[in-house]
Amino acid sequence: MVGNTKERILDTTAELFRRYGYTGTGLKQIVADANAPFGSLYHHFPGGKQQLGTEVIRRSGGMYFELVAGVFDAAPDIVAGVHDCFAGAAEVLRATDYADACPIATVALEVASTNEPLREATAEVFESWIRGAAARFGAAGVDDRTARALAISVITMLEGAFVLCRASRTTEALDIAGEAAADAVKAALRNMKERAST
Amino acid sequence: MVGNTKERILDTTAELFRRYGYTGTGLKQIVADANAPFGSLYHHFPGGKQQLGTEVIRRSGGMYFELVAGVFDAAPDIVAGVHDCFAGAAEVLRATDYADACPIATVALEVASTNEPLREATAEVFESWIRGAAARFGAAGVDDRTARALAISVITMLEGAFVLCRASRTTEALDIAGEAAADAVKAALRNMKERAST
DNA sequence: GTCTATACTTTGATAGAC
DNA sequence: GTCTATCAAAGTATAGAC
Repeated sequence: MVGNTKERILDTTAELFRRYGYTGTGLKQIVADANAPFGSLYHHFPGGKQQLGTEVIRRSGGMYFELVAGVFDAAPDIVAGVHDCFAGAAEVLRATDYADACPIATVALEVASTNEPLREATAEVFESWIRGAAARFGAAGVDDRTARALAISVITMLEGAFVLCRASRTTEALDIAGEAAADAVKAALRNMKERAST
Repeated sequence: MVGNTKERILDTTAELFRRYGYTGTGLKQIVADANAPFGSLYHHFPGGKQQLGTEVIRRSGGMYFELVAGVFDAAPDIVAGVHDCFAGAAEVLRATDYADACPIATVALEVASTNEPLREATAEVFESWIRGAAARFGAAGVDDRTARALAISVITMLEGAFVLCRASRTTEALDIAGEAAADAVKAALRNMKERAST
């Protein structure tokens, strides 16, 4: 019950979207969980569910970006950072009974073929994550093209592992993908140094 | 309009689930698209939407398994097979306006925290894919533990790439993940041969 | 087995008092 | 800005004639 009404609605919606998706989350459930009157929802979001959805997607995407950035900053190097991201995601997944994985993946798949404004919002979030990860790899000395490919590979593995882990209620895929992702980054750094020394 | 009523309902539901997900697909839309009377749905699936859902998940999972098996069988070797799977998936995605990706991923994320029987069905499908892929890697000489990890890595990359590609309406992630997956398999085969020669 | 009609619930959305 | 009452449509499910 922290924050004003609008923020409570945004936070509650983000949590419900992550677990139940866009069509699976009703506006009535949102206002009930947020302890907000129904009218307030349409006062703050006159565009209805779609406007609320886009704002939540962008907000969740930004918050997750900052969360991951914090993990990277706390890690000794970029390889450890990648590894810690997957390990942290696995820990959260276990702690939340395999409910809290990617904040926007479920919505992204649901709206990809049904709601163009929402689809664009999810695409922009993923692109921002790719650029953020690529910038870190670039800062470690990897060339731009390889850095982007590496960023896409790592995010792809994280998203795919979330699907398998939530379905299986195990963290096996995240554990394996985390090792594979860290290995891929390590190999890219090794290749870069080898080329620099020739 | 091929097949009997039950098969038409199953095929139609599979296509709708793949594009719009479980909660996003209504029973009325299913019978309308399948040219089936509403009563027939509950005649063939007395368990309602949940029973229809589980049957469609298992059926779609099995059909996709066979599709992928065909790609592998047609490829000269297992590395090419992996590459061709990603390339074929990218082609289908482009041809269907980025609608037809994984037949069960959207449903898997939607039901993971809301419907236990459906969640189990998706988990069993993914596990069957993992075992199928691991068996192929094992047949190529990779040890069991590595073969399973490799299978999970490849399927994880495919699923994650589907999320990014449907959101972005590009095949960039599938292209990059396809290369990365093929490289991972190639590396595992190389490691195996090196150990065998020592 | 096929098909129509309908019951009941929940959905997103709106109106209007306060 | 807050809150309640209500709408029309869509959701799942059932009953019963043929």
